[in-house]
Amino acid sequence: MGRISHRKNGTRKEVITLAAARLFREKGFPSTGMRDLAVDVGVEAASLYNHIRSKSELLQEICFRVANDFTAQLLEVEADDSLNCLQKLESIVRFHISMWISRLDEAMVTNNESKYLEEPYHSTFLNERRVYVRRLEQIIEEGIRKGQIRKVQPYAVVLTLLSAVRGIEYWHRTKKNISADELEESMIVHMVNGLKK
Amino acid sequence: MGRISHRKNGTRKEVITLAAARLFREKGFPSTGMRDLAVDVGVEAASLYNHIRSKSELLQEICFRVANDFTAQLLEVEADDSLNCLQKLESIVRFHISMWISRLDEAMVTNNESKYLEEPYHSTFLNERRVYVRRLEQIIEEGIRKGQIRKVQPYAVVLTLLSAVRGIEYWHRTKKNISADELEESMIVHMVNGLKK
DNA sequence: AATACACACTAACAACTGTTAGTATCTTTT
DNA sequence: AAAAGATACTAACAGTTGTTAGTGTGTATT
Repeated sequence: MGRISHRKNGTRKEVITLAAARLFREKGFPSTGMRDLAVDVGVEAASLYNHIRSKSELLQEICFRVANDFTAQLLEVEADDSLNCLQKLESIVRFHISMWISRLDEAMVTNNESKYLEEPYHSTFLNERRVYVRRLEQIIEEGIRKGQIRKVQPYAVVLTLLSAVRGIEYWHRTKKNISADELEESMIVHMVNGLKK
Repeated sequence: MGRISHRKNGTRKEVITLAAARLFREKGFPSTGMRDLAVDVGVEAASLYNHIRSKSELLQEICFRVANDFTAQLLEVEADDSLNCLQKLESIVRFHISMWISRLDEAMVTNNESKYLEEPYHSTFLNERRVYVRRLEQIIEEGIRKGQIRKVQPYAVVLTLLSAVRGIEYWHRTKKNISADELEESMIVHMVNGLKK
């Protein structure tokens, strides 16, 4: 066939990984064949194995990269003393929204296909998620204590916030007459402002 | 092996369908084999075909039953003149929450696995969903016009509402020290009360 | 008791899966 | 120009997939 074009998008492995993210999102991980992926990057299936170790590795790459990006941003926000708790929460939600808008493929695969991770990766992933959620709860708890956030159930709020952004998937599919910025502002108003005292 | 026990749960086909819903949720539709399903109901794979036409038919059964239940409730609410628009919206969201709590398997399969529906079922399904969303938007629009709902972007709000309830999936997994009722009230307060004028 | 029907079984199918071995070719380095 | 390394190919593997054919068995109806 031909070679995998890169230089623009980083290494060839990176090209494969991003193509995989798109296919995994569209067709689901189990029903995306290596032959599908091969066609997508313009090569024979066996050739992929010059760049990757396995199909599973692609999923790991996608899921943990996204997870790490979320964790890194959380760390940043936690350390920023110029923000009160509600502002921290808003900053985190905005980051989620922007990730779901600009990197939909990876975000969706991370959310919907992570169950296909092999052990011990799957357990590690679930654990990282648990820790992340717990730290968000703590921000809310502190906000309530300090009188910056209305009295709510922290766990329920985190659950709601993290899931609500998944709706962006549908916005992506049916390019509506509402812009990304409008969407972001609407979601923030709807979900975060309601937590004000 | 043995026969499929029923009488308690309706027809044998019903038993198979519900088992399929659980497996499709846990393992995903493509990676749930007919042999997995067979083991689950205590029978050989081939025997399933005395009751069902195909694996696809099971998915159709699950998705459209759930979709019809949602549509039926919407029809009811729309016709109820004793409710104002915000109350209608609240009633709909409560129904979504209760569906995700009491029929998680089917709700999750409908949301996450419907993409594996064959044509023309997939197109029909997506279309029904579009119509459903549109009608929810109209309730919000009317509520804004009548001054019962704060000025918001109807599409963004519907997106957020319908997605937020998907978080219940995680609540199910990690049986938290928060009850189903508490969860429901928290979500309603967070998502619906914020729309009040 | 005989007939019919519902339901289960075994065996097998063709298609498809991720992956490996072995080999050729193109690109870069020496 | 030669050697080395990266990257592509073809062919094939063992395992799994949904499904069908054909057959037997237990249950209900005549």
